[in-house]
Amino acid sequence: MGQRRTEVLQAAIELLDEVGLDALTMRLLASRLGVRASALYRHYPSKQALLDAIVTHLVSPADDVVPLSDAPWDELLRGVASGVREVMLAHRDGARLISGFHHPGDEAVATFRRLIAALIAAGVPADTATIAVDTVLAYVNGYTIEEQARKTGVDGWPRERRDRAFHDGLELIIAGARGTLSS
Amino acid sequence: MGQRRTEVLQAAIELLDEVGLDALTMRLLASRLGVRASALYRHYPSKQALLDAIVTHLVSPADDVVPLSDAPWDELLRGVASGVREVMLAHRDGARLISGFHHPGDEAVATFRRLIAALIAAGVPADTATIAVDTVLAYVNGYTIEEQARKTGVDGWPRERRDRAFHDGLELIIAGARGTLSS
DNA sequence: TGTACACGTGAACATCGTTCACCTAGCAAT
DNA sequence: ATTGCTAGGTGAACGATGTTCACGTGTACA
Repeated sequence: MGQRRTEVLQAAIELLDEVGLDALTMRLLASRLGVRASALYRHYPSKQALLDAIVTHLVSPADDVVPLSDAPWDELLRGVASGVREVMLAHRDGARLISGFHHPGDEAVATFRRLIAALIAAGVPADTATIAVDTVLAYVNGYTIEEQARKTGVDGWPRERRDRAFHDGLELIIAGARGTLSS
Repeated sequence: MGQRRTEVLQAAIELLDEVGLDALTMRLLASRLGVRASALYRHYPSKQALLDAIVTHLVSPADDVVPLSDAPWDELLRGVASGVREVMLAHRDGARLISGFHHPGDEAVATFRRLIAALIAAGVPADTATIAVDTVLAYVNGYTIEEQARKTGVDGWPRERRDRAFHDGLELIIAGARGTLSS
């Protein structure tokens, strides 16, 4: 059972990349599958459920981002921050989709708790580790949402410069965390 | 002329606080004014134009947030960050509304350029000032969006703790900027 | 052979933003 | 006083959206 469910999900993700989140309509997705809109409700009880499934699928590779637990703490933070941004940028409107429809009750919270634990194991005080992780995540969300919200026109701001700006801000936060380490 | 326009805007903001952004519909707003939905289009050419007007109105007090140009640079950053967050939290769904429908082409950019200039005047190197401002703004956006996105249930996280967490992250970034100052 | 079940159809419903032709009521000027 | 302009409002409709529901199919398994 539910084999068609996977095809619906894949078609939805493809369509998302082509037309964007706002134009991703149930009827359009159905026509892409050679089917009427009502048929989709055999596989997902609502459009929101479909979007949740997309988010879960897009976010799943981010679970493998932490396991470098023997790296120094700043390298850990860098890796997770870049990984989260990469996941968001991997698909059109990914930042809006993930950050907007995210019930942080599932594995995401567990992943971040694992990250905090890894930082503590790397020698960072508990309170500093918590603050640093929360701050970095808020920064990544805010930066990436605005980055992806800008129209994909030719108005400059190429990928290289975006990476550079993201990296600079991230290093600023890490430097702040390093500072509170020796005080 | 356009006196009714202001009443429409005020009613829209009141209704926004009562029912939230998703339930803010043209027909509901019209009935609040004792009028049919089509009448609203005499004052605003589209719903998007109305939302833009709301954003502009909500954001306008934020222009007075910078003029403490003779304060030390860290106090400047603190003030702007808290001010932006305060503006977003002042109305229901304010963060989503402001951060989502904002074309940063108008006064907002000018305000932030003024802030960067103030930081430079306070002794911060130009590149560090730019990075610090961008990072703080990304952090404020990311933090406040997530803060306001959580259901306003009684699931803990009172205002005092939210302020505390926001302040801690902000201080971390400021500490990072201070660090790059003496290198 | 028959009977579940997975899958799909087609028509409808409520709601949304938006448009259009038409109707006031007040105020200024001829 | 009649004319005409204008700001403001009406009511019906259009197209699109998410969603529901009664009803059809085919295929696989008992």
